[in-house]
Amino acid sequence: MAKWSEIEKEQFSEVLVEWYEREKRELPWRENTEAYRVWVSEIMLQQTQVDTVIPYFERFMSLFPTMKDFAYAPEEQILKAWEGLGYYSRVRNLQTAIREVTEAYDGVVPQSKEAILSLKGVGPYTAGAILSIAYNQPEAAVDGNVYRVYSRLMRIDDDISKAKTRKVFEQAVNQTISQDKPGAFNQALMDLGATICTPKNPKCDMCPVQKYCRAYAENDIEKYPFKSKKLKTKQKYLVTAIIQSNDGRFLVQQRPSEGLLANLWMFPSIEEEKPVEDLVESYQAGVSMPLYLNNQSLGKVKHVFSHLKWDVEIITGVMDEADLIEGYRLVTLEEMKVLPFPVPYQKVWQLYLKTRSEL
DNA sequence: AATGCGGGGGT
DNA sequence: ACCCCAGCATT
Repeated sequence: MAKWSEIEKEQFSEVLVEWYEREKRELPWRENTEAYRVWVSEIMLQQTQVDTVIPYFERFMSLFPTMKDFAYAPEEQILKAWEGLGYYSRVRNLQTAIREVTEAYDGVVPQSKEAILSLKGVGPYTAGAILSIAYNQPEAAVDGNVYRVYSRLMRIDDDISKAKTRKVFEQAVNQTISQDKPGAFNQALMDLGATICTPKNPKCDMCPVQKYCRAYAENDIEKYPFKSKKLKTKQKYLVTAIIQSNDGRFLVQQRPSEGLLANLWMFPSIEEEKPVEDLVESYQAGVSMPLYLNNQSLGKVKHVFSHLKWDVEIITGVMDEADLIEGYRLVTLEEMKVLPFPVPYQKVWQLYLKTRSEL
């Protein structure tokens, strides 16, 4: 790591914080630094961009203004509030953690690093963010922005996809973090990474800390951060069906409580490793209720996850409500609206509605 | 240390 | 297509 003098570290910190106070983005979670709000925003922002989070954060805070409102809300409601945001274990872990705060910490988000790190869903980044922003403690909060900014500032060439690299960056931040305004300092790094020190085409001309940047000086910004590539995603083939009972309700099913899209709802589906030849035969074999299926695909939907791809064929059918078995539900349109559906099944539903409206 | 876990945006 | 995003839990 490049050597920085004490003077330089201090100046860097001051310049960065001054830039932040002048140019910071106005974001809903920056209206005040109540720990609960900071916490909710940081969980939502994990692996999720600011523009995506804004409407979710506002809806969440109006649904659950205090920890008390959220702590014991039904799972269906908290998943519905998270619907479309992804990484659904975040919201379940958040509720587990907020119950813990309610019951073991008298409703006050703990201020010690050890205690806050012990909360479900709060890792090194989130702990540092909450402690610095809400409680003014000089703790590093190392995320993707910090990897990028500091790898360039100090020409750190450790592979950021390796777990142990985080400590290298924590030390780098700890050398420079503002002692009197750590929250502003950490948020300045986020804003800098998001708006100036971007992954592609960084705006070095606009950078408030350009003169401290070793990579800029060496003209090799594009080398940083160094990251080894990951393998490509697996392809899976699904068949799903929109099935109506005699009274016009729709057949739905809750997903298992663990794994992908845990506890969310779907239209009953089968999953195969290879493209499905006979849609109706394979589907009927996978769903043990008597169904009357149309032997024709309604259409296809594709969906990409971080680690796999779905190719979903959609068929339609009808059933007798008397044949309903354990684990499935028949719901009206109104009842369906309350249930959390992951995006791939929202796409399926939209295609169904579109096709039906064209008849 | 490696893998599973969503979904959208930018190039 | 590919990469990235205010990461964490589990194995």
